[in-house]
Amino acid sequence: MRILDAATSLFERQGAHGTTIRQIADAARVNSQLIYYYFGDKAGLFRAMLQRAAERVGALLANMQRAEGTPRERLFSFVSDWVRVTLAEASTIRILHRALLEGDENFGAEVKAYSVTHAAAISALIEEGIESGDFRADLDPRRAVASLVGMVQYLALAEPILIAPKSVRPSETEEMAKHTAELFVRGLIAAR
Amino acid sequence: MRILDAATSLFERQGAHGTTIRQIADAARVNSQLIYYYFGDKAGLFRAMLQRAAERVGALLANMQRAEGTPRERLFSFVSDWVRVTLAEASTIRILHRALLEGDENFGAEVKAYSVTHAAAISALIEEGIESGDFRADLDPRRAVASLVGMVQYLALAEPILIAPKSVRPSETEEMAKHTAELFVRGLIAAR
DNA sequence: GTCTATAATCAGATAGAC
DNA sequence: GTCTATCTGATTATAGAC
Repeated sequence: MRILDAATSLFERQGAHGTTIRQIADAARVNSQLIYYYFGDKAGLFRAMLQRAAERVGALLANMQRAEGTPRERLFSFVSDWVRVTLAEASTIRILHRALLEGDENFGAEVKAYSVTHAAAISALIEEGIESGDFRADLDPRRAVASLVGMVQYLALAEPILIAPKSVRPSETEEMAKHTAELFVRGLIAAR
Repeated sequence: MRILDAATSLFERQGAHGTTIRQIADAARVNSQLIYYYFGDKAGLFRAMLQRAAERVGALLANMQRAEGTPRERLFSFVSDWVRVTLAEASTIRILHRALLEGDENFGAEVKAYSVTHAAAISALIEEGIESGDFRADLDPRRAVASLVGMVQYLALAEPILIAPKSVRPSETEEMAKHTAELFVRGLIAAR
């Protein structure tokens, strides 16, 4: 829908407080009253916009295929898939971070719950690797997860900061996925 | 100054658009007109507030002592120091990220320039390690820097999201510094 | 330097015609 | 469903007394 697209684009750049109903209406080339007709009020519009964003990323993450093999192989595959999804949906991920930052009360809880589940899955995979002897015994899985989340998520956040958006070519995505997975997994494995 | 402290605290939670002059005046327990007297207008206030924040972090980063030893040892020391600074000034760092996100035009350029210099220093250290044979020859230093920046910076951003602020005890800081440095350096070193 | 108005603007939201 | 007109409240900012 044009209204949600316009709201998304403006919210990404300006946040909810910085974006007016009229800006959105102009960008979507509709009358501003149509927004009230569909969404009730400004909060309702952003709720719908964020829900769409969360579903989009949630679906992609849920569809990441569970690989076979050793914990090390599965982790490598998991991380590189995650980087691919993150770069492909960088804009959407920025929006979700922004929403968390702006402290959208009840919405935040939903995304946080999702993040915790996701983090727990990675943590379990790491613990498995520690028990199998693949990974270092001195690792704290929780800390390792925190590092990984940062490494991956910051790619989306940094895109307009450190990296020029244009510079993310398809081949770059693939190389970044491989690089990140390699770096992280090597950081975990037990010294031979 | 009380006004800048209040502005900082409110900006961190609500952003510039979400924070009113009166909220700041009330929090600082001064008359709202005093803010115009000192800073001219709202933009001037936030400019002064951000400048103070940038100087604070900039000074801490500039004072990080340059260690001696192999690239590997220096990098370890550099990363663990950086994590310490980041966790100690997490709140200030969040503010700078928030300012970049909100797109404060000329301010953004300043912080970006600083980040680029910082990134170049790390990149040079990694290149040195590659040449000396300490680090993997297949590494792209630019990508490695991106991963490191994410791993470190996200600690500050995630504090209110993934990690409960209270949970960052002093000993945690030290362990997180060691963990991050260890993880990153191990990810870089050449297989034996 | 600090206060009390108050002007000027802007944004969210509603009413009601078509 | 879509438009114009308008209300209401909040917010930035100024004027001017003390």
